[in-house]
Amino acid sequence: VEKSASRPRNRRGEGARLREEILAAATRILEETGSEEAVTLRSVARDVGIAAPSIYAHFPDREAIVNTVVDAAFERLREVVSTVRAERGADPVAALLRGCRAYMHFALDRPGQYRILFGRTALPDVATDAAVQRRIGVFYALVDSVADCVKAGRSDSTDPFTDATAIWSGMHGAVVLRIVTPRFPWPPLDESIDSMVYRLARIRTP
Amino acid sequence: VEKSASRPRNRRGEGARLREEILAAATRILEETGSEEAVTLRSVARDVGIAAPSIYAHFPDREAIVNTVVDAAFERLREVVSTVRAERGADPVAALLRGCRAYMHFALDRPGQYRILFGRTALPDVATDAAVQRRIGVFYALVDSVADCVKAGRSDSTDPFTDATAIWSGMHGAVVLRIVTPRFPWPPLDESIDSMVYRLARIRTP
DNA sequence: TGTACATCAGTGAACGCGCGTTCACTGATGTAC
DNA sequence: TGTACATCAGTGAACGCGCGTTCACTGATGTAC
Repeated sequence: VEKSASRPRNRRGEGARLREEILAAATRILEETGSEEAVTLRSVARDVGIAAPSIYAHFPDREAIVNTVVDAAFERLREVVSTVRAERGADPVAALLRGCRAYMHFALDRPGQYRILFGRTALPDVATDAAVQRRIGVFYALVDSVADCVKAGRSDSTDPFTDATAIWSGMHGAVVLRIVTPRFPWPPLDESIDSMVYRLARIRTP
Repeated sequence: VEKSASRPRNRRGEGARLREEILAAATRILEETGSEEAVTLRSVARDVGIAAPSIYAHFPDREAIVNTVVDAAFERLREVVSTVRAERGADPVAALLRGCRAYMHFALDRPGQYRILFGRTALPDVATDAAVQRRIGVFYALVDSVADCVKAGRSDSTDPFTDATAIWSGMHGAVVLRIVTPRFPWPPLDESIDSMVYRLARIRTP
């Protein structure tokens, strides 16, 4: 990551703009490297075109930058999935499939970021409640979506929560393996999603 | 990781023992931290109780240590799954389930290692053919196992390869999410595996 | 309208740290004679 | 049986690097008078 040629200093009262530039640079680095460790104060500063200590006016430390980027990415994921699920007709099976496709496309469009969303702070004693809550938000929309199918008589699920964990696992695994093993002859994405979700959500076949 | 109190120098002709100690230390660090970056020449040396440059007698560089550990772990995974699949009776559905359970238990018994097996060298242009081959070895046993069920008339799969990718994705996702989000109220493991594999392998229900 | 000054938006040098790697070395031990 | 010596299994000091963070600072700009 090269240092930008020259960056004009923000005008008085507009110093907060730098905060946005820092977040954009950190997001870019995260996406390009797929590595949280690559987001260093110095690499971000180089990317923005500032001196490293200038970051301290906007973030208390390195970790705060990454946390802010990750929170924003989770919020975007939540919004994309819930928007897509709500749009158009009332067919609950179609809504479930739209939500699942949106989830997987979101992930595969920004693989570097997605891996960090669900890959960091791995070991048992490190995961915080807040991290769990962020991850679970989208999951509950999935449980609701399966439950909608049951209510409409389209699914034989007797336990939408458990079936939703299976769907979530299937989507996550498919996304991660595709990211990490791109040379593998993966079947076409959308067909795979639909076929997997139909079976795991116990959608009735006529 | 503390430095061992005192380590007796190997006897003449037994210097190769240090190689094994280095690999054991690297494996331990990988498992405890779940992070490839934590395996540094100095951290390994501290763990073994030697000076860092002593490692150069056995490995050309840092990466070679990690590669050796990862290769060994893939070999163990391959062996565990294939052994378990072959043992006992000729029921192909039972064999498939045994193999899948063995895979997931292997992963959850050593979460730090498993994450690195399938998590490293992420971005498209970095993954080598060799890395892909290692990852695919176990997968082909899975394809065979599904095909065995079809041959015995126990599965309705018309495409064991594609169905096996779904099972692999489901297992990988379930393992990784359980590792990374341990506070989530996961359903019991073995029931989840069986239920997911039954549906994704299209096992016939009477 | 001019000007002193407070504030804002940063900078540059320096610190101590852990890292990979190089280098010249040391001291025990087995072996040739 | 004794001893010189080659070899083996390492060691300790040092290098340059990028890192997070601290510190005193600078220079443009808006504002009070």
